[in-house]
Amino acid sequence: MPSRPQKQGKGVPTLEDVARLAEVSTATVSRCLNSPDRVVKSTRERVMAAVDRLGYAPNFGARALAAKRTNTIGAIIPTMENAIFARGIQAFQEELGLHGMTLLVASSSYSEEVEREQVRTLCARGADALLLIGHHRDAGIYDFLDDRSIPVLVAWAYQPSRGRSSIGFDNRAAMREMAETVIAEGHRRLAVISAPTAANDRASERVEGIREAMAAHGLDPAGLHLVETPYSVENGDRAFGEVMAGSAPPTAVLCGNDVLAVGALRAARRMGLSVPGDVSITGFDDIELAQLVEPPLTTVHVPHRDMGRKAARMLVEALNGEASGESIRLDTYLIRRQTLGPAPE
Amino acid sequence: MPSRPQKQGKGVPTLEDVARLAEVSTATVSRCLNSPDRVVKSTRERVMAAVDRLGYAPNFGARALAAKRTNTIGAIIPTMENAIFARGIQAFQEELGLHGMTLLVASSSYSEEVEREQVRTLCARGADALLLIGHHRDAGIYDFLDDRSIPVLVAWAYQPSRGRSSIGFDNRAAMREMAETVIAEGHRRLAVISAPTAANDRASERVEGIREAMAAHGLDPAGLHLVETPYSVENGDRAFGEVMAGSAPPTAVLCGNDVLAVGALRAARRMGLSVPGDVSITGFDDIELAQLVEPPLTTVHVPHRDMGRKAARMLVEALNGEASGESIRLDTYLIRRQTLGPAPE
DNA sequence: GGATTGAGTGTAAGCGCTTACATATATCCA
DNA sequence: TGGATATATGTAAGCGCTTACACTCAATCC
Repeated sequence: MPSRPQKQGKGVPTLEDVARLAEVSTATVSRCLNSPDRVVKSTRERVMAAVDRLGYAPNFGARALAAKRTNTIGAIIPTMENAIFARGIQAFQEELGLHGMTLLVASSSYSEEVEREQVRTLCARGADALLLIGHHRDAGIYDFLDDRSIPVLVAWAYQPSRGRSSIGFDNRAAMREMAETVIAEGHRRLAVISAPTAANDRASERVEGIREAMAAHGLDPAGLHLVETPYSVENGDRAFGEVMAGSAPPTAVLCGNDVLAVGALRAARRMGLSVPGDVSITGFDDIELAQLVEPPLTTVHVPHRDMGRKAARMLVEALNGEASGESIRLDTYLIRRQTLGPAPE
Repeated sequence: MPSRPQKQGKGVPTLEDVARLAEVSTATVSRCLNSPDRVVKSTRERVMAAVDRLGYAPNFGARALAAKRTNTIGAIIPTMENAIFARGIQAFQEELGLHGMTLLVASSSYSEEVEREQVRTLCARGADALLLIGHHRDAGIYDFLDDRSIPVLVAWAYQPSRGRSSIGFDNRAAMREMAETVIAEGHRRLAVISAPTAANDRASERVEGIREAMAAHGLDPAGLHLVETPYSVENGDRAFGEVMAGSAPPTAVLCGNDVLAVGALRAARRMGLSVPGDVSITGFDDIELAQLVEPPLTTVHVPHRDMGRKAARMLVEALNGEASGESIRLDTYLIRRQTLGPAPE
């Protein structure tokens, strides 16, 4: 016997209950709720009183079904545990609220598989538009969305060449700038600790930026020691040990994000290495933590909140048919704190 | 002119489209999707092929409307920006997924007003059950939920006396233990930096725990210097300055959570105070950051992930009618790191 | 004063799905 | 071999809401 739903209760009030109590038709009640000015004041007050008295709350599913619009925007982020997404999404939500829209978040745990699943789920749930992180994903997903005319905005990435409306920053250029700064300090042997790049264009773009900087300054990009590991302090710690193990360890370790960098920093301390005396370490994102560790982290500042806020506006515009379809590029800038110094010797 | 919905597209496929293509009735398609074993294999395969070919995704609203069950559980947390909630919710979601349920998160920004609103929204969206943080809220909210027979689980708090199913820890006892440890180190002048206690029972319970410990050890609870400020590193920093400003500053500052404590630590460093030489500082939560700052923070460890996971199980049970209605108490324990030392002099 | 207008409200047709019930076909036993 | 039983599928009635269209009744205009 299938478990019965618990929630039939006695009387979850419906539109009809309200209508009966207020002695009007359901149409009028509906109008009171959706376009109050189309109903005369006296009636409206009577209806609202009934709504209050019954504790009526419109059934979302029914509403979506009938109106074919949900005022809901879906977002799929890799994880909630990373402060940068948490922060960006928070701002995104706040801005959406200002426009009377609701946010539906899902997280993909960095899995393409799961993300595809989530896209379907959010659409089935009636998301009017979607916010996705990064460009990289199966073309089928975009087709699916296009078929349904669901506007999509790609965030945390800026690659207008992809032909999709996006908002973000140029991951490659930002990291290239960082690498150039590192090289300018005399470092020749570089290593990078990155998130797995296979299905993460932001991560791979960042690595690419380092390679470009090396090539531009006469270093062989092939000499870049690359370690890939999922974002976490623990992993950053471990990866750092790995990277420093060889006979000619790097003098600078660039990390794909701050979380990894903090782990690397911890490992360095445990190994008795001075930072930046013996080895320089850099991060990416400029999360709060970056300035709280000792020594504070040299990193790339990314305007997460700003991105979230603007993303919300773009999506709302798209929904209102004011779609520009364009991409917005946000500026990042390098923040020099204390983990980057001149190369030793 | 009201903005037209964008998503009519050409052909968002419906159950009927699938049925037509597979040459069966809509009932059969529905059964294929919901209880596949009630359909013979050959038919099922034909239907599934049609589903694939059309890229069909069931309309959630319609389904909820017809089935009166959504397999969705709602959660309202104060904010996503605090790692403890992010982590607990992540575990909560993972566990729900194992049971075929989906999570709908909303955040209240620590506002009662917003929370009430979110409760309605989540219910309207068809949440079968709700996870709420802390006990404190308007009784009307509980009534609303009870009317609809929507099971509620209170998390991050354990107060069986409240007569609601809850999972969490005893905030008061945990903080009392911390205060006792501090007092045992010889501290007599204590201060506490807490989140605003008015609408936050976890915060007020923690403060109460300190008062109890003081009273039990012959200190006047009225002598406790209390500063309330929202959770953030910045605020912790500022509050610390405030607390230390008097002529007889405290020798130990207990903070309502780790984020505030980290701020306090930063302020202390800037003020040239040695921790714990001149002043001891303690936190609460044991977030990752606690062990990354210098010196690492003495704090109370809270099993956030475990709480999230168990909370999911409890709610699923409640939905299956196996409700025990009881409360689960999780253990916290004090972690002594380096910010607590003996009182100076 | 009768026709015209428009504001306020009601009527009723779905939206896409689930599911109780009806029907059709296959299986079994006496 | 006939009827009972089990299995597979179809039929159709809603679920709670929105909205096009129809209607009513004053106010307004020649």
